[in-house]
Amino acid sequence: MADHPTCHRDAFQSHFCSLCQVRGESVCAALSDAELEQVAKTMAHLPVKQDEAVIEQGAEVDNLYVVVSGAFRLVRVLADGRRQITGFVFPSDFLGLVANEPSAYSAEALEPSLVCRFSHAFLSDLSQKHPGVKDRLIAKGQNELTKAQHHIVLLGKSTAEERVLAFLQTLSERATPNEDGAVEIYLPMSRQDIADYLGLRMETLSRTLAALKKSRKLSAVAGRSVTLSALGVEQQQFA
Amino acid sequence: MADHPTCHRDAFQSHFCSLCQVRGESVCAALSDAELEQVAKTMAHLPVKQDEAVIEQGAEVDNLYVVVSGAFRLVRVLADGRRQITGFVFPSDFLGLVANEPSAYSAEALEPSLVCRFSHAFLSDLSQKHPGVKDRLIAKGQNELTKAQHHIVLLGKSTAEERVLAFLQTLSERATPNEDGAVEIYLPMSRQDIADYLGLRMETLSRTLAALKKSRKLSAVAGRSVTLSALGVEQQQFA
DNA sequence: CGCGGACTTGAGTTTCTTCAAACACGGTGG
DNA sequence: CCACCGTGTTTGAAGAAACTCAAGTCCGCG
Repeated sequence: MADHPTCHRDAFQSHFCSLCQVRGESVCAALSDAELEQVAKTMAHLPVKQDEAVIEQGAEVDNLYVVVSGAFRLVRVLADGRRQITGFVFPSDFLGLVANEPSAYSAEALEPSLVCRFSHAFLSDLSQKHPGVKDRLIAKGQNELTKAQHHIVLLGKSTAEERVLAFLQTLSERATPNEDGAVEIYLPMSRQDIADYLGLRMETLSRTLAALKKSRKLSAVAGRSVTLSALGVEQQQFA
Repeated sequence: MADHPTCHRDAFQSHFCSLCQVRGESVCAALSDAELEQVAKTMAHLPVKQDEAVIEQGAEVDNLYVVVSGAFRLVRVLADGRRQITGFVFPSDFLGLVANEPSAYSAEALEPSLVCRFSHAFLSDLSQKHPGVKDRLIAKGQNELTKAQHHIVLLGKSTAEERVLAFLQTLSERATPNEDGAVEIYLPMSRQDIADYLGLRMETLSRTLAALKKSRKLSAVAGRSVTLSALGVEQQQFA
């Protein structure tokens, strides 16, 4: 559980964009090697401490961050103090895509993470010369929208069990099944984070996980690691 | 209730883009008068019958529609037959912004409506010449994302009353308060549509409306017209 | 070894849901 | 003109699910 393997592996090779793990999926994909070298001079993989925010709710967003390693939560605090988590963000995803607006949420690191920072000013220059960059940003934006809609569908489900399973399934797409077909999922976020994402109380989440374990839909629940059973849950495709 | 004033007013002047009600907020805003005349030759305000879909779930999206009058619901049907409504769409909003993808939802008219259709092929040509058009599409996309996040926050709220009030308040932003400060809201959608949007049963919605009436937070509930009380609900701003 | 935070479990209450029946309204046909 | 029907909506009563508050457990860390 501690010392998770996918974290920080590239912490020391990261100053060379050409070696960047997520390059192929970020804005950089639209650049040639020569241009990349230019970019590399101003770029660096920035370390972010756990619970540190790279975007603050209510503040202007003037940088775009590409997550290189680690994970983030998007938190919105309501007037009465309740939290709603509107998303989790993983490597190759972007933070702060929407420029020059007071942010509706904060983006906080779930664990020590690495990000790559681009100022929006720089990006708009870049996208003048390279239309591909703008298209890339549009594509990521549409991806964001798709994820938000998934979240809406998830929250529309009435029972806690459905919501939890749907959540675990989307996470499982990032993981690789082991030899018996079960999928172990590492959860970088706390139970409270998950509960705030699912619109449930933490206690309900805990009970639901216990119930899923008992009904064998989950073969293990151990702190921040859960494993989906092999037979699994039949994928919920739309008609 | 019948014969709602904002519907169809422009049904017959609509072939002239320069007279279009929503022109200032649509893609057309980025075009000059001369270009607009070009566009006008291929464009027309297309009538859409009630319950007709301009976008079908699972089908490719190859047109962008700008809603000129009327209203639409975005419906996603799940494998088990349940519906989730992911949004309502009003004049000057876009339908089918995301191109060339099987759509995650259908867009169905809530009432007889008028839309303006642009093929995505045409739009990408247009945005070659006019970078402003692309920026316009990006802005609208970000707007979509903002709305989706609002919806997520709404669905995160635990009680039916909060959800219903939040829903009515967002609708009330489109309406004008009358002289005593109360806001009458016309609901073009059915109770079932609202319930599917809020993640509630229709019965719960109905009871909640009745309760809000009794507690005087709503001064009237009459079929498809409800009026928010003058003192109203203090706006839920985030901290 | 003991403390503290995160997580789980328990008991009772509130809220939403379910299933069923009543109601309201608009339209149709006698 | 009015009785009738169908759809959409409201109301009722019983049940299930999630919530609240409180106590208990687990685990890492000093």
